[in-house]
Amino acid sequence: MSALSDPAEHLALALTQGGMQRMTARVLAALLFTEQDTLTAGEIAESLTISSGSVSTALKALVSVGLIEKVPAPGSRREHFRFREGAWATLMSEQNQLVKVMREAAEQGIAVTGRDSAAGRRLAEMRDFYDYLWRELPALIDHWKAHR
Amino acid sequence: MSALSDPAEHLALALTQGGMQRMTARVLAALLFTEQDTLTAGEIAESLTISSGSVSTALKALVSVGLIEKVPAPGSRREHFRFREGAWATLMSEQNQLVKVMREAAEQGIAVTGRDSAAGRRLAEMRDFYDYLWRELPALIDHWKAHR
DNA sequence: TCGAATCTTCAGAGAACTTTGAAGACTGCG
DNA sequence: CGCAGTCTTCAAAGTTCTCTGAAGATTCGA
Repeated sequence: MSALSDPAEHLALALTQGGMQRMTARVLAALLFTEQDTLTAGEIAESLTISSGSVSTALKALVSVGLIEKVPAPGSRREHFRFREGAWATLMSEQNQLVKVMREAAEQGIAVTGRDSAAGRRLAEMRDFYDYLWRELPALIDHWKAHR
Repeated sequence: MSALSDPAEHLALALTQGGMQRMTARVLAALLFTEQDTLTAGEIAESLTISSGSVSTALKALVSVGLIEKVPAPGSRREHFRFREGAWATLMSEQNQLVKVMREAAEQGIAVTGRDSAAGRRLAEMRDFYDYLWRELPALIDHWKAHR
């Protein structure tokens, strides 16, 4: 591994802690740290020394959540991939889905326990908190996009 | 499993998706959904049908991140635990640490690639985004606390 | 339409993580 | 001071998840 790879692996580790799968995180880091504008699946597999199968799976996942994009490469048999503009804001929005799930879990709980029980009161606080985040986080991200 | 347990398990699942370990999430959900004010380790083990060892580990983790608290119970041999006021804001703050790690990973990358390379420019955008979150998220949480 | 290069899928091997259960430590009561 | 009840720790078993590699599908050029 070159000196360049070390911080890339460090980043991949951070992404993993945030819930991303290991190989997916490494592929994303490779696309972030390369000096080229785009990379092919083959190039990524070679530079990370992983199977083409793993690369394929990772690329598929990254494209589906909007963190990278497939770049049309006329006259080439290979698919080219590129780290996407504003990908970080996209990633944040993804995580925001979890906020929604938490709010819904609280709501569901209240429906069963009732509003006036001890559990109901705890759940109401939870629901209010995640409701607040669900309303405020998108604005925060939008503000970033505008500010940039 | 009673009807009450179902939404509790659903919540536990959501917490797991957010990175919490399974048993830890289930224990937290048990403390959230109970009608009692506090629960003992034994009560939790029995209601979830898991080993006392798992409960012990989970409780230790939850106390250490400030989501629950040990309640002094005079005249009782058992330890009592309670879901903590404002726990959700605490949980959010925990996750905020990840933002810090991401920012630092970007910084580290820039230090190696230089500011004027293609990778350096991508990393700078990343660093700026997480820097922004790192500054704004605490304010968002404080605002919630005040508003409550 | 055929062939070569590249990508995708998937079953199985292996690694990593969870959970348990038993042994030991601690606490407070008698 | 000893005992009963409760909690904690840790090695081992079980389970889950990840990664690979080979076979199949797809795409482009001739």
